[in-house]
Amino acid sequence: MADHRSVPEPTLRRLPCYIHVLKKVEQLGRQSVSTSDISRELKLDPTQVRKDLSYTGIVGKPRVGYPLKDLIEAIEHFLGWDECTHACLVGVGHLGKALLGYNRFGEYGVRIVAAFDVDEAVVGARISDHIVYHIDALPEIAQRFNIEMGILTTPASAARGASQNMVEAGIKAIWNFAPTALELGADIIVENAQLYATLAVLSRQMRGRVQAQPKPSPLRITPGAEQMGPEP
Amino acid sequence: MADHRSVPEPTLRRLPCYIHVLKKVEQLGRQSVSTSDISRELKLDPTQVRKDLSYTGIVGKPRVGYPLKDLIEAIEHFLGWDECTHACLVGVGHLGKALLGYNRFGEYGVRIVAAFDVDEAVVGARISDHIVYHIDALPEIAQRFNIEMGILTTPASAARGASQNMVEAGIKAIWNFAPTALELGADIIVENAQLYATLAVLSRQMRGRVQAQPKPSPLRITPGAEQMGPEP
DNA sequence: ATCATATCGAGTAATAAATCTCGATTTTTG
DNA sequence: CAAAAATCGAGATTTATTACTCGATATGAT
Repeated sequence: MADHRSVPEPTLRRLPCYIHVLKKVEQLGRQSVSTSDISRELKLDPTQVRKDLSYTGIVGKPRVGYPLKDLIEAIEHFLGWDECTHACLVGVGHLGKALLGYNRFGEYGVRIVAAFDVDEAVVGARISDHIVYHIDALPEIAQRFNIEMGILTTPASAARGASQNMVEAGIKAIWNFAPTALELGADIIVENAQLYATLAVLSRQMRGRVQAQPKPSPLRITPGAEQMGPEP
Repeated sequence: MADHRSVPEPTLRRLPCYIHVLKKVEQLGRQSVSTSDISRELKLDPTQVRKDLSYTGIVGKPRVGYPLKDLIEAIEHFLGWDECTHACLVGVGHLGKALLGYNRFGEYGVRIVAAFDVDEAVVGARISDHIVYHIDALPEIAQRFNIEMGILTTPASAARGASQNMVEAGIKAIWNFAPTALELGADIIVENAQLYATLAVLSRQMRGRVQAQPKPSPLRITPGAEQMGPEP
């Protein structure tokens, strides 16, 4: 199973897709799934799914598959999504408001406990049940609420400064939605939401298709679907 | 170079990062950049950057680098971001509103010309200068405005139906923000926005850190300030 | 009970991507 | 004007990831 430092990143990116599929299957009332089921849904190779799942430590039964409930739990535990991480959001613009309004981060182990901005027009406001504080209050509030993660949704021009503020407030992990490189110490974990990466692939395919299909198609892998539904 | 069907997807995903860096550098008034400059900013290998750039057809000069303006244009042209694609957005929830309010898609070759939903509460409204139509009007409006791309921001439960509507309206490319795999014909280009993929990587790193892999993400930029970004 | 079948899981092969090496070229420096 | 330094670009090497193969095993059908 699953030594921490040997999990391929592509695997990590696919795991959320599996969770989404599995939850859908769960709603159909089924008790188990096979990798064939999953791979059919996501158009992946079954053995790849099997290998990915093996990292979580789950064990399946030949001819049957995996116990559905256990499998979901195994993946969520593997990703740490069964535990709650306190997060703050910095940058209450359009995207920030959207994320504040998205009230299902709990499923992903994240709970936004505070929001920050510098704009007096939003500071003090209540956005989808979250109070917006001035960025100057970050250190105190981060400590008070034990905030471990920062969600960075400022414009690019403010991103570096805001990330600096986060680090000074003791935050160790940043989910960066700004299209900007952050310059931070090596002990800070930064992950880029990379919105435009997928647009680039799409754009490129639109003109002149990237990978032509005239081939024993190496099962084109667009690391499947996952992400958030914007709320009903 | 730049044979359509031989561009690695990782390369495509990195190209937008290069653009962001280059535009920053441009604002510093510089005329050229080297791959060393870029790789320093993005913490990538210089030869990898060089290989990526070579797909766009740009040619550099030893000891100098690439002409900045030409390079930006080459990448944007390569991605088709120098031409305007008409897009519609389906699903005017939190995320949909955020994307409608983000008025810089033009830089990425995309122009949202209409929005759709089924909810009477938003149909007919004007969101950030975009009129929201009922989904039933999609075929007519798609044709009238020559809409080629669909941005799918419905909840997961509505995603398949909405994608079906798009296809019936003649849309050939879908940027899918819903956490669902779409079941569409092979001629429809679908790209999943993958929000939770990055969260999975981040979560995993927070507990027990992944292999010491050079991650292509941690962006950071030198000086300056400026544009692009998820809007305040 | 026996057989056929679907599926797991481990191992191996093939493919794709990242990294390294090195000669060539341009600019700057002495 | 020659030498040094930086960087390009092609190709080779290494590493990572995906795809394939096959023996084992649980289930359902005959």
